[in-house]
Amino acid sequence: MFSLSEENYLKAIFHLERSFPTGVSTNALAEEMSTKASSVTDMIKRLSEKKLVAYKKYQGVKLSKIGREAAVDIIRKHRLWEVFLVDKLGFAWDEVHEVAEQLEHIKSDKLIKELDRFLDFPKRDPHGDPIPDSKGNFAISNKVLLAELKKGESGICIGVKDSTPEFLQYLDKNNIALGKEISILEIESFDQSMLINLNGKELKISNVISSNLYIKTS
Amino acid sequence: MFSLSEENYLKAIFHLERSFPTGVSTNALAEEMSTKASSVTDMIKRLSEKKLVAYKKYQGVKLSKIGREAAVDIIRKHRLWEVFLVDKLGFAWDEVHEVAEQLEHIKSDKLIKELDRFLDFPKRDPHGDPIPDSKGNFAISNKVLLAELKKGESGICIGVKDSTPEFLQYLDKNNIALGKEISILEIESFDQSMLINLNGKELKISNVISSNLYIKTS
DNA sequence: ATTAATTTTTAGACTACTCTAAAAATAGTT
DNA sequence: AACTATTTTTAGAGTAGTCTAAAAATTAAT
Ligand SMILES: [Mn+2]
Ligand SMILES: [Mn+2]
Ligand SMILES: [Mn+2]
Ligand SMILES: [Mn+2]
Repeated sequence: MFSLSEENYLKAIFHLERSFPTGVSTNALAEEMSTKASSVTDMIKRLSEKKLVAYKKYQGVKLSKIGREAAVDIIRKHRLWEVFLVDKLGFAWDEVHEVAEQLEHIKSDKLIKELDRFLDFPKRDPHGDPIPDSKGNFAISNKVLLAELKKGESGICIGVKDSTPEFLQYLDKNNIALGKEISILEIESFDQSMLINLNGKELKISNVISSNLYIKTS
Repeated sequence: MFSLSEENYLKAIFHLERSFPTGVSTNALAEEMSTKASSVTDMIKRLSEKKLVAYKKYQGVKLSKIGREAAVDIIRKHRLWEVFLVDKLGFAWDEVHEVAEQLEHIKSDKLIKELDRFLDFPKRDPHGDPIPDSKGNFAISNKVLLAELKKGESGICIGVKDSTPEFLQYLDKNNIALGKEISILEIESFDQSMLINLNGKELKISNVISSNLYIKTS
């Protein structure tokens, strides 16, 4: 089907399209892929040849229909494997990304179908991100960054924006986990740091933290 | 560590060393890898540079200590994944090879350690082949081909020599499975075909079959 | 509207892996 | 021993993917 490198590019473009809906720039993609702009131009041309992206010189790229389908399929596999690693093999949520990054490229329809069933058709990965179904449909979630809430409001922690090990370990250390309720007691206007209630205890968190935690209000 | 291609070569050399203990020839390796002799020579040089094989022109290759360790590690991963596919995901034993061929290249010590534990430290894969432990030690088994037994002898079916889907499906069709007892009722001297007792029923099998079934006598 | 800074693309080169065709070495045969 | 057949290696080339350095296009600033 697609090469490992092509798949990683498709996934990167998909993720960047949220921030750059008008087209993903060569530099943004180079940054995301930890490579050089010239390499990106090269790969974009190949993806364009294969009709996986729409590309006009100097205008950035957008995924085509089949490009997006391929990207979503890889994301589905990535997230299912993450669930497997955490739920079945006892990995911590900050340890799964690197391995899932490899496992997502395994090619076998039956494998992913049976894995999905084995995991009991999970809807979200360990970081709260939605797992698209086999047709590529995402569960939509009305999530909001904790930083966007006001004093007195509360909600349930359902995801992280930053999922680097460092941030995830910070959350672990402070007993902030998905599913827990957080209510805002105070917001310091100077630096937007918050005093929150978590597990009945008060906790002070900086704006860097609240800007990377997704909350479900409803 | 090693590239996907290097790992496949190491594994192929390991397997061929059983048949060619004095050195694996370029052609034998080309055949096994479904590639051309010139490509093999090329790769052998690279492996030799990296001290993974001992190579003298026109003399064939042998694995070095580290080469053998690498090969065994890949075989360990291959067989553990096969167990996972059959025991956990419900694959049939003739469906696992292709996928395990990909999964064996995933790089993560923790992954394979936890997978081993999750599978409850299996000693054999779905085809009866021994799974080396984390130090590379194989369980030795005093197995013998069914074709080597004489009339009146019996034993337990513990492995297959040929593990192509075709052969495995033949076995399934005739209810020959690992763990079952087989006793030899008659051997036709002309073509070495056998009349065997399996599950209390009589079954006629050709020499092609008996030459690919491993039996534990003891 | 020029000029300057930034972004993007091209040109050329490199590695890993593969192939075909030809040369060299080895093994087999008279 | 000389010839033949087979095996193995070399030579040269191609693809995928990457890089650096330089050119071209776009964007921002005077
Ligand atoms: Mn990846
Ligand atoms: Mn995730
Ligand atoms: Mn493989
Ligand atoms: Mn096997």
